[in-house]
Amino acid sequence: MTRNFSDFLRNARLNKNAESKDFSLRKVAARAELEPSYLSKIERGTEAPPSEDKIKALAIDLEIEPDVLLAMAGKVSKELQDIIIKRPMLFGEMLRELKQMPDRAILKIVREVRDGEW
Amino acid sequence: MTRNFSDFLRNARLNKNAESKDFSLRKVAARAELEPSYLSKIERGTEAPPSEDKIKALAIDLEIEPDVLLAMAGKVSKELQDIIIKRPMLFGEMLRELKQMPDRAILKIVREVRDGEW
DNA sequence: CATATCGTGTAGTATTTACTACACGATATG
DNA sequence: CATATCGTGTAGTAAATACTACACGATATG
Repeated sequence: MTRNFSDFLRNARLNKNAESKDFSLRKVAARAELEPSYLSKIERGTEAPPSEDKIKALAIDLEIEPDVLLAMAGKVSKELQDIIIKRPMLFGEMLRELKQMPDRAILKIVREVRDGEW
Repeated sequence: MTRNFSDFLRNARLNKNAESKDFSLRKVAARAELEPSYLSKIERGTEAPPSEDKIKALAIDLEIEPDVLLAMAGKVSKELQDIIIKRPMLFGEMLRELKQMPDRAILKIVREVRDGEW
């Protein structure tokens, strides 16, 4: 179920380690502040993905988009949740509306908003 | 901290009970399938808000928007989270972009998207 | 070849989440 | 005025979450 997360994490780390050898399990674990044995289990899917903070630390260390790694762990960051929580009707409706839309339509909206076309 | 949630819930129930007297704490608790003493504590802010499922059941019973009641409990429904989790980059970027926008601008976008203007 | 680093196995634990069960005195109802 | 319903107090608990600590044999390094 979290195979996605664990496999992706292990692959990402191994790829980085192939380049610079600064990405042994122990070194990454140390930088993200968790026990090597814990990270080992997480990478093999024996343990559930860690907390949001640890996932973010791992993502930054491995140069992965935090939102993406969190999503693979089945999570949405507290930051994004808080945006919704402030205007639940508005964003609830919007998300349900955009759910079925293709990426490009949503991207267009993001672009329009960013360029101030409204 | 969850004063918002508890007060809102109690008020909503008392208002409904004033009309029809089918909204005693015990009756609402029974319909939402939780112990009266538990709901009592929740309404007084002694206990944290219950699980998503119970909050939704309460919202439906009391005719409150589930997203809104969940938000007051500091939660985002698993349904909405799953929409984000399927396309985390896209919706992450979008939410951060829309965060600072006024309601009316967002509503306009939702309307445009709904009417197929892209 | 000593030692440093590697990934992993076992065995826990503290905290949070999400509740139930039961009993009580107060109030309302028939 | 008996009894039904009310809200609430006390005392738990099962399961999930999020980890740590330590030890081990294998492999790499100087």
